Amino acid sequence: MPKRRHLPLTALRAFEAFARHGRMSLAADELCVTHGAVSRQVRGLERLCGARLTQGPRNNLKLTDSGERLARSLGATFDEIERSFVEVRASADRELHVSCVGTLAMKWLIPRLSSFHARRPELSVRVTEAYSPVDFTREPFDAAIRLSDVATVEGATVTSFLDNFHGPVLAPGLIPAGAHFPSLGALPRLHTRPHPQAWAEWAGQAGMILPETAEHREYEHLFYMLEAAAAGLGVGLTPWIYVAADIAAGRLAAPFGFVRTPARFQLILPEQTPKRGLAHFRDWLLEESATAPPPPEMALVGA
Amino acid sequence: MPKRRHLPLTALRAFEAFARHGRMSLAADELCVTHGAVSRQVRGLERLCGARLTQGPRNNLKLTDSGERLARSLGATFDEIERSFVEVRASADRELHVSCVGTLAMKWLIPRLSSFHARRPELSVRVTEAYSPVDFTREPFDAAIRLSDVATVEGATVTSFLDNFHGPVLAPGLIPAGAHFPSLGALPRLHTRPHPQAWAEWAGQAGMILPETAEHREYEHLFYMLEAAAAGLGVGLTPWIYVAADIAAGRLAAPFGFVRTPARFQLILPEQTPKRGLAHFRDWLLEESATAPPPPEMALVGA
DNA sequence: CCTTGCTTGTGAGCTGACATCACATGCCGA
DNA sequence: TCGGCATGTGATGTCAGCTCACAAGCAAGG
Repeated sequence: MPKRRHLPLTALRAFEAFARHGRMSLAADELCVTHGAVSRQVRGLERLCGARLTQGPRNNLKLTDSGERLARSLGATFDEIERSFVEVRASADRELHVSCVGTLAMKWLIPRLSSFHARRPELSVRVTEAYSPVDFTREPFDAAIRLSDVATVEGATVTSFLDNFHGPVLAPGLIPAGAHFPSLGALPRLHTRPHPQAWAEWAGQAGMILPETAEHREYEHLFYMLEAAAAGLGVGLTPWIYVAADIAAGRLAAPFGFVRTPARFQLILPEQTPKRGLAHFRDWLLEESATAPPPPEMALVGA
Repeated sequence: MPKRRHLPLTALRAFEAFARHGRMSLAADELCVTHGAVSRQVRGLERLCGARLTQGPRNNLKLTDSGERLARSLGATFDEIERSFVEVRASADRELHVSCVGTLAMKWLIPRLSSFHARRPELSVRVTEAYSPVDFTREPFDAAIRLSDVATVEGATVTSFLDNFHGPVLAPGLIPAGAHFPSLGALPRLHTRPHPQAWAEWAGQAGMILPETAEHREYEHLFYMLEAAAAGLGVGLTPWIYVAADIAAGRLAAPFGFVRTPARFQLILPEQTPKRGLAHFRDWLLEESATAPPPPEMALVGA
């Protein structure tokens, strides 16, 4: 099993540093090793080459002709490697890859991104839909947005940027003419598979006892459920921010108002090697969320 | 203590191989590691870059745009490194660095080298004078020539190319007119510091009892001693090959002839990574030594 | 549909390349 | 002659990077 490409890269780098500085101890400083390490590397390289690369007395080493030629070539080459490496890293710095719970991305984040691009044209944002807890050591995300009431994440800093309110929504046409409220017992109740206990939580927070209902329907995603609600298939329970626009446009009605939940929308940033530009993204996120309209308050429901 | 030049060379090489082959398993074969090693290196590089370099399903990985750009640059660059490395090694292959006992170099080897250069113009020979036992793992020699009766050297192959004969020599003018032999007791006996027991060995091999002598002189090197002998300062003991030319030219006389010693001139070659061209050097050495004239035989000395 | 075979991803654990430390060695200038 | 400064090196430590073995994703053929 022959090593076809068995270049002694470590030794070549050590030699190149030595050639540039003229002294092993300086090269050692640059590479953050001891002079002995550089000495061994250079010696090993000479053995591999079968030629002397250095000459002269110990305290005033010079390069041989071969060494000079090798060093000249290596210098340019390592520069080139470094250049393309940092270039890739820099271009990566210009792109923020954000993992975001899908509904917020679709209903709130993506529609507003153009304002971020306008402010920071040098940065571009890529949004990927995700729901599971984020692990920056395993996934290539630069930031994550989640709806959670956990205030800390191991190895990450958490910034809450938006309070959460939730409440029932339905198609305006389902509210009986002349009434302010529909009867929650008379309509199908819509659920989502990821969060089946949502209605029970809302009832607890709203101080309501949910009446029995004729029908339950379950949807894979919250935004499917919202489409169903808008189409008049029943009453859905949703965070306010997802439907603020639909309510303003009259596609959905929220006759019971919204109630605050313990969970909040959080920006989660890795503590290890956070990308430049994330601070701008966080600032923008905080400003943008501050302009969000407050939700209609919880209405007192007639029993 | 910042690592100014902390390029992940191993990871970059692994990535470059992967990019060239398009599959990690092939890159792994080239680098003589397992596919897992390449996978980890590429993944680590992506983390360092902060950008994805690969995309697509596991069984059909492709490069991202960033990866493509990086790979293009790295490919050329590693080629360049390899090129200059093998170039240095090749140029080193053309030069044979021979460690040789000084007197043989001066009196025999160097005067004949032109015939080697004429036969092998692509090879050049550099001769360095040395006497101590050679250790190829510590000294940058490609070959060594020694006078020794030890037939094997650890980690090296030994080729004897010239028998050794030694005998007394002196300035012709010191031989009394009309006599064939000078009186060994009447002349200063010349010694060398590295080999002070030479006279005693010779006496044993020649079956002679050395008479007391008026004076002993010691020289640092054999060739200083030979100069002293030629200048008429006494009788020196020397290997035949060193003085063959001086005897032919009449500068020295060897009235007692020469006697064979157990030691022979040996070419010692390293077993590890012997340099191309050494076989030619050995062949030439054997041919050249075969043409050496035989020494005058040991003369029977009148008591 | 399931199976088979290709690929890459990864947890656990080992190992040797490469580092350090401390001392030796060699050259220089005061 | 001696102290200062640079590199060379034997002994020893340690972690980057490897292997192993298994998991998992995808494709194609039965």
